[in-house]
Amino acid sequence: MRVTIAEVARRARVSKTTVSRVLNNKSDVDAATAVRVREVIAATGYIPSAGAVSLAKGRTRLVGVLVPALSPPGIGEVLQGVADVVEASDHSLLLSTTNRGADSLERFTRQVRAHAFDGLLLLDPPAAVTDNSALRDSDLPVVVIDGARAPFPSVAGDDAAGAAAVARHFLSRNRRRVAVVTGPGDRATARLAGFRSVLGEAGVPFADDRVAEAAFTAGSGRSAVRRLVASGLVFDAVFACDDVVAAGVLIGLREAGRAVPDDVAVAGFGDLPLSAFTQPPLTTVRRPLRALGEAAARRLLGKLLGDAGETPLTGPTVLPTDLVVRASAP
Amino acid sequence: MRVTIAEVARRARVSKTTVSRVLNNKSDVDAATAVRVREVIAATGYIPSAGAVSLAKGRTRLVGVLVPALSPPGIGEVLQGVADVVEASDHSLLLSTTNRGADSLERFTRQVRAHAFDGLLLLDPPAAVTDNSALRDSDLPVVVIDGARAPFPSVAGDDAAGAAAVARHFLSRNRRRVAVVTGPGDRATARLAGFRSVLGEAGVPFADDRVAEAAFTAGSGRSAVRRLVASGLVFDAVFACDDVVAAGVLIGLREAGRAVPDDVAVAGFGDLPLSAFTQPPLTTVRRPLRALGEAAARRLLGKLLGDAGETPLTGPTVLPTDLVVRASAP
DNA sequence: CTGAAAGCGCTTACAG
DNA sequence: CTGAAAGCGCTTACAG
Repeated sequence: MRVTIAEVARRARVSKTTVSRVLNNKSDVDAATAVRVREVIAATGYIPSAGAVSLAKGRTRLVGVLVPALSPPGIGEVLQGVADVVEASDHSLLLSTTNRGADSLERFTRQVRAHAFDGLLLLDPPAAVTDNSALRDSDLPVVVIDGARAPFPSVAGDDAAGAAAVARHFLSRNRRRVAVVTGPGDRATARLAGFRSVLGEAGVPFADDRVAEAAFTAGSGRSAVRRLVASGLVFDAVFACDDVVAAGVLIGLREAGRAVPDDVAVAGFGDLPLSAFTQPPLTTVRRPLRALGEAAARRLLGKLLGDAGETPLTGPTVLPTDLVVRASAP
Repeated sequence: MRVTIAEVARRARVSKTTVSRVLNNKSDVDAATAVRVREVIAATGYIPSAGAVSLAKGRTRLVGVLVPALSPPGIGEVLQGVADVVEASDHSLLLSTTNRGADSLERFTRQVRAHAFDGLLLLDPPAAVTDNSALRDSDLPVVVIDGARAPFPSVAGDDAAGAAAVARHFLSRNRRRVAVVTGPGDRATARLAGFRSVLGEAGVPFADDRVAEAAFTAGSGRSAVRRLVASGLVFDAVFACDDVVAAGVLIGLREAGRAVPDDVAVAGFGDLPLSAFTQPPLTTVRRPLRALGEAAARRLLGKLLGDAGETPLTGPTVLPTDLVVRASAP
């Protein structure tokens, strides 16, 4: 038999109103009464029904998180940062994916309309999500992680600066004949741009024949670097837009008989768990995944909890990235 | 202005009761009336409030998932399997971690008592969770993933069989002087036992001096194998209880001047993303992570949806593991 | 086939 | 300091 507020009130010989007041720490309750009520609560193990409270208060204490999928590397780190902050603020995480295409979007729209959560975190959202009219029309607080999508505030790592650090690292080691294996999407584009800007400033030649396209897989990185080799291009350093791609580049170079790092230095992006175990281990850019999740959650909760102060919930927040130097590009 | 069932009823000139009947697809509604109601629903974009529905029905359509942490490799895969099934069944995922110790457990207890979800999935739960009295006292349907914890039904991979497959693989390649780097916990124990059983049947000597202890880190695997080398033990194969540990073993052997696989074959466990990129790539045991999540979610939802049939929600379900042969132990 | 009323378990003015 | 009543937005017997 589930114990309700009515039961607690009966046992403590007060009204439900008074029990509610004690529960919510309202000040105007007689001390002795409060003690009595608390005793009953403790004795019965009473906990208010989450559903009833949220219906009455109009707030669910739920934070929605929408992710493209859960299996890609790095997602877990971001989510852990989110979870730590959300849980510490006495909220819970309602996790959804867009892994199932149109059906996922339909579900998402319903959740927004059903007021299933008080605020929403969007991890690397597709345009179909940020353009969603149910979302646009709602006054739901939203923070985008890892991708800027107007008109929503966002939190992202400084990929361009990370890529620029790689370029400076190459130049400082006198690797001036650089090649890039890039990928599809905004992410890779920003990295390529950051990398390129440093070369431009340094007056290092960097034409389009030094760029090969790849998807975000090792096999794709491997064949991209093979194409570079086959093209006759002379290069002593390769920057890959992603560590998995870089791992493929390593394999491709080995197959082509180029020694890393002696003949060619290689750097990746992301600092995945595997990057420390490639042969040689990868020089790469570490993204502040956990901090990204924490910062986004903090901004959202600040809004939900009505912190009118400090960080207004608008505009982008950019978190720094770090160059991690390992043997592939010492 | 949020549109409610009352508003829909008013516009469709029917009672809330009738709207509710249409919403829930009750059969006894006049066809024309139903059409009219549906038109109003479509025109207003009305979606029932999730909170109100769950309070009235006594069901939240939420599935709780408790995980130790989100960053370890493999968790995301399991969660993806869970999410796919849960979302396809028109439920949502309430995700919590025990990452914050006692506070996490306290929160968990509150959620159980507050009826925050209709059913619960426990991923590799600590005893503190499965012994929790709020959980024991509740009649909440529970399924444990990746760890058997009476009295709850469970879904797990057949680790012992996977380890046995490794042992048979070693023996089939005539590697009979085997060593093991094991780890703490039930998981590693089961693997060691499965491995050992095959050796026993084959009459291959395997004393305790062939076992080194490690934690679940590469550094720990590296020093464990160094100890084996330093002990003067002669071995031509190493089975590590985990791929990260095996990656460390690879490093330790290289440092000790032992060639893999020529001098020593190495196998790990888990088939992590990094395992394909070590040098040489790791022979290992693939765990059915996604399928684990799917199977657990299906069992739980079967119970929630009242499928009185097929899979009763009791006892363990065991899913097969696969040997993945790569260059470290061809 | 349809609706008025009670109920789910809380909170919140309002009145005292 | 305290309680009766209304309300949050639905669903569900019950009666017609």
